[in-house]
Amino acid sequence: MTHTRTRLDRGRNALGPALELVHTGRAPTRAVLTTELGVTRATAGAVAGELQTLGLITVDSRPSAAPGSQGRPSHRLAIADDGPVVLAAQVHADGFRAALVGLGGRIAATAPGCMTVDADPAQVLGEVVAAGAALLRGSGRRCIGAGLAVPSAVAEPEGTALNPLHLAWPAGAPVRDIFNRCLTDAGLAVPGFCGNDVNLAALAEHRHGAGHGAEHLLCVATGHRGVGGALVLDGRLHSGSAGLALEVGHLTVDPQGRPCHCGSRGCLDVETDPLALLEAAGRTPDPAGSLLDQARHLLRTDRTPVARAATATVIDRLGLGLAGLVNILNPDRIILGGLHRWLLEADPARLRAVVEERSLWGRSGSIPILPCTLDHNSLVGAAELAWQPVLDDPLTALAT
Amino acid sequence: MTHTRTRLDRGRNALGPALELVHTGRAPTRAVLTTELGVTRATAGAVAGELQTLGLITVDSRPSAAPGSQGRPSHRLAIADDGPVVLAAQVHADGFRAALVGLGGRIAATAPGCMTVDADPAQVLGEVVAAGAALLRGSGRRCIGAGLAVPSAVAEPEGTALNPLHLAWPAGAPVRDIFNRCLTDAGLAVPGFCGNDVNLAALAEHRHGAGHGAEHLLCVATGHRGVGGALVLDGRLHSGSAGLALEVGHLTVDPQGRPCHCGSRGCLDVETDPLALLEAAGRTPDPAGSLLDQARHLLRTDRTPVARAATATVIDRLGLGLAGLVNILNPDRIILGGLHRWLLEADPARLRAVVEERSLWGRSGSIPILPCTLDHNSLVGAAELAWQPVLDDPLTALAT
DNA sequence: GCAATTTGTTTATGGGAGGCACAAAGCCAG
DNA sequence: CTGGCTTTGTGCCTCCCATAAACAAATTGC
Repeated sequence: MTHTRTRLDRGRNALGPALELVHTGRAPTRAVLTTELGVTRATAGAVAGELQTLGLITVDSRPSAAPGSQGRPSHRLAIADDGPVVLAAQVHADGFRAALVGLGGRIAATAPGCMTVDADPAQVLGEVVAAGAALLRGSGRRCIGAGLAVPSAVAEPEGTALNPLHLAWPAGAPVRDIFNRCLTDAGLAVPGFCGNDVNLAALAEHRHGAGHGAEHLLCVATGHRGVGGALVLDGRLHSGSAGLALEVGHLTVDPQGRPCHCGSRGCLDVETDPLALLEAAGRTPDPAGSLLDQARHLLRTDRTPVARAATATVIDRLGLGLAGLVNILNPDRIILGGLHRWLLEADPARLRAVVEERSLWGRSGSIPILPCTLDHNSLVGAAELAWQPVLDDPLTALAT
Repeated sequence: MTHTRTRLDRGRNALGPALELVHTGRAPTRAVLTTELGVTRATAGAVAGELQTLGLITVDSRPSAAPGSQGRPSHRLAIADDGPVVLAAQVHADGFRAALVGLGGRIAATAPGCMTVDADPAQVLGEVVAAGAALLRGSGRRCIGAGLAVPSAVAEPEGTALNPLHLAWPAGAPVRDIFNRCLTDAGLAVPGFCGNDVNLAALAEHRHGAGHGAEHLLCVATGHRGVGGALVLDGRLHSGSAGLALEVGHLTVDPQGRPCHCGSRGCLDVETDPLALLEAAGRTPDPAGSLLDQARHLLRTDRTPVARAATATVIDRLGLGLAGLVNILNPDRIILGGLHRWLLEADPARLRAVVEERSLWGRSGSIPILPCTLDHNSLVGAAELAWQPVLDDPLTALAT
């Protein structure tokens, strides 16, 4: 009996990888998809067709001829503008931000929110989800998952916040479970995931930002207080066996430095944060305002010798910490966020020189050190978490 | 037309993973193979049959009934005793060792060799390969590859020794190319690979020794001089973007410590090596003998207060270094080799206490710290390198 | 207009794994 | 000893999914 095949009798296994290529901007056309996937044109065509019928990508009808190239021009593949979204959120010491994020790291809508300092996880996440649900109602788009970035190491696979030092949350709070409960309470029957904010920022930068194409990406960032690190190896986030990897805040960068709450002295955490910079410059920080903004203002505007000396000192400390990490991890690219990004931009040559000088075997001179490039990278990273099931297997993830 | 299929119309893709399971001792029977591979019994049977006809494994004819289990007993799968071997070798400051190693990390034959202190790479590797070729003639087994462990970081993909500090070799020596030239000169038309000795020891311990089953394995070892580290993530060696990862010798463990050739002070390298222990105990090391042996002798036999105090001091330094690595890498198991292994065995409680106390967030208390268990683990690791193509795709690797 | 080049699609073919029935080989109960 | 019960191993069929190959389409260059 002849067996009529309607559609997609091929390309089923390549569906996930293909979507990931379009998602990360590495497959602008079906021809590129063919070579990147290592399949035939027939398969690539079938895959693209299926992704299109799933409403995830679009193929433009008018092919655009690339100048200087011969042959038939390619149709361009792009993320669908009206495709599904995920709910992404970031919680930090000063408040939270909720957003709808489509494939390709595209933020479709965003809303900030504040919270009381001593709010417990259930309260905060309830508000977060409420804000997200409001955005969702306004957009009319389908939501297929939710992701949350928190300023704490997150244990895998439990999904608990191990050290939420900058929030009034108990250590070990079952954040993912609470998040999922809030989601179902709000009528959103989608799976929720959560992760550390710096880890997720690194993931986002790797897929859509300055980390694109790096094989061993190291990301270090300060937020309002505290330093976080993350490592992306071969496209996968390495968060250690318990989610506690790259807790780099307590590398010693000055043995005679100021005491740290960890019991040691001169930790990266207390020597390269906004407060350290302001104090080194002799400023008395205004407790009402954001320390990060004050430090950034200093870096951008203050050209006095004392400010420059303070900047140089903090840059040297940061360089020392980065060099230690380079010796242990040997990354091929480093991305800095938060205050570290502003420090890099204040004097890139100095930071690179310190890292090169203090890291061994001379190779590190060629390691690029770059500022992060995405707005809200933790938010986009949280969205990546929620998109992951779709990237792994679009058919089953969207089957519901 | 009906199409008669002779053999292996299935299981081709699972061949490599299946061999790896038998190789690492995780698939004693076809039934286990079925569950571990996640395929049907039919496929697992076909795979085992094909591996058998390739001469890699054996299936015993008399099934052994496991006591206390019901059902039909399984036939046991085992590495074939007369299968192919690889030539493995390790070079260190005092000489070298060549061996033939079968699947499963089984050393079939081994031969030590000495070398002049100032010999260049071509001389040394020429002798190494000659010794291996002699073993091979004596065994009558087929050789399908060669692996070399060197006490230096090895750059990937160039295969050059970046810092062979303990050999009289130039930095950047193209060790893999030289090794391959020696192999072809000796009439062995097999591919040669090389890697860092501690990295390879970690790989071997992960596959056949104390690291079995760990997902995030950290390995730290001293040899005669110098400290090396290695990390095995999800079964794959992580050696960094340029082969320079885990160069942990220059972590600072005592800011007021002795000067190190790297320019800093109190590095792990100089504070936890045999010389440091002997000096701390007030011994004058005998330059004629092996420092490692003298240090080991001290740890095993000397119960005087000064020896105990020296041991405690060095253990504390080691613990500090390990704690730093735990904070950055969050491994789920730590394996120690060389002098560090003897330090662990001299006072396991003290070392574990220091690591626990100095690592953050308390989780590390549960990280097992174990001595390495394989004899010649670097050698076995070098063999793993040579076996890798076979484990990846047995059919093409053995096609020649 | 025609060759050359690259892209996309249709159709036929085939590799390789799953499903299922059955056989085999041990326990255990009677 | 014999007939269930359980687990392991194998033969046969089916079907998913990818390749191969031929054809069609859209552009550049001559």
